[in-house]
Amino acid sequence: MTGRDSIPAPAVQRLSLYLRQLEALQFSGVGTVSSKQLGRSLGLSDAQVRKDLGYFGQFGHPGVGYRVDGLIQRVRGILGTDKVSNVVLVGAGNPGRALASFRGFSKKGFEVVGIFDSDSSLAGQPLAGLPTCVIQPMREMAVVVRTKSVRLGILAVPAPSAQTAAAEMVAAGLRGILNFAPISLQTDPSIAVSTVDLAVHLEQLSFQMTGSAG
Amino acid sequence: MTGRDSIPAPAVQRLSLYLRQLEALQFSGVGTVSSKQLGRSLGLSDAQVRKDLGYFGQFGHPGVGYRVDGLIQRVRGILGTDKVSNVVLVGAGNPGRALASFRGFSKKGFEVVGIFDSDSSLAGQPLAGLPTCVIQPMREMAVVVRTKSVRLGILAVPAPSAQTAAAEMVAAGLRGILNFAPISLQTDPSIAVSTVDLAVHLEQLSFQMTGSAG
DNA sequence: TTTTGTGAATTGCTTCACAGCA
DNA sequence: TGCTGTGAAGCAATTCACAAAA
Repeated sequence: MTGRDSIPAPAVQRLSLYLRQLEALQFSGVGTVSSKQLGRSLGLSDAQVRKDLGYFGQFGHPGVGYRVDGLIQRVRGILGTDKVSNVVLVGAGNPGRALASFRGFSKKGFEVVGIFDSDSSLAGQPLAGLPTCVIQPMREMAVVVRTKSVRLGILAVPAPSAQTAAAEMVAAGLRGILNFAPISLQTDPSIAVSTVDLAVHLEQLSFQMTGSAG
Repeated sequence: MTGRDSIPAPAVQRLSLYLRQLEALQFSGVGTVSSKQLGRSLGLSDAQVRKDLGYFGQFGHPGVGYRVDGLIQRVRGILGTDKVSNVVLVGAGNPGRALASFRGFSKKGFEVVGIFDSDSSLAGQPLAGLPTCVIQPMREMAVVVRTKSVRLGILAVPAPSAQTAAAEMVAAGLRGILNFAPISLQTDPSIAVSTVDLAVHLEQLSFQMTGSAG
């Protein structure tokens, strides 16, 4: 295959931002957008936008710009979110339950089809946000992953349990993990991992602010 | 000033990861670490670790490595988290309350000293995680920011209200925003903004997984 | 010997600038 | 004219490789 891994990672990240912006434009009824407009709304140059999209194909119309509806379809196709994906949630503590009740997932094509916790005393308990889902013990995860073709898991357990939980997720057949525990997971390179660490973000802001003015 | 803005942004991001790892090493009683060990635990080369730390000073000892305790102090100093920072939370809905009860902030030197919501009917309501804090109306934010020297705010309101809320935060005197709303905030360049969008992370994982195998 | 710190070489990303199309 | 798509140029970040220190 020619393209795929020669595409810069930063370009793929921005692709998600373009999609988010395009969906906002679609919602406000805009039919067409230029690379200049799209870039400006995200603090990027027009050339950056065109180059990024260019890695994936030719979607624009010279003299016109990009058709919003069409480009949304194409970008979703590239990211693999044009079909609904089932995901599972691991960890039914405070953060896990907050994520379970988060509406944004389904809007973007992700459906939570199971929530698991190593504390079996929680098993059977229903969830505020997901009335069709009850908390299940970890050992049930593999069968849910298999029967519902789940590939992605969200990890929301305390840091000390996270590495073990991640291993269980991989053993259950998951291929990607969105990790909310503040540790660096050790996994096989074939497993996609993305870590969200609030402390890291606060530290970055702290550094930026320390830089300019007191 | 010589260094500051010639430091690559990726290096600053990794600095937070080094700190996280160093704190874990400290917790498990490790006194000294080499660039090779530190890099390996984060999936980075030893040269990368040394080069990154080299942007900020000389912290290592040839033949020995880096003293964990000392390096933690230095990195916290660089990031500006060696002293406690007060932060405010904007948005007392589900995500906001989940963030309020998050213990990780104080461990990293950030203390939530106020929570605000534009829905004044919530005002006065106490919070599960922060018993000393009650929800306050937005108009109280400016005085809290001033009296408690708050510079950083966490924005956790629905997307349609986020741009307005951000403007109010800036007007109240905040200099940095950790944004959980899935939009690109339009703010003055002097304001530091970091956006956490779960959908973006899921899309990135989806892309990576679509890449390798079905 | 082990490991740091750092110029030099390399790789990768972004910006430029313009041909081509509507 | 207005805008895309894209090689070429320029810039930034990473890796290499080695002198110096413990």
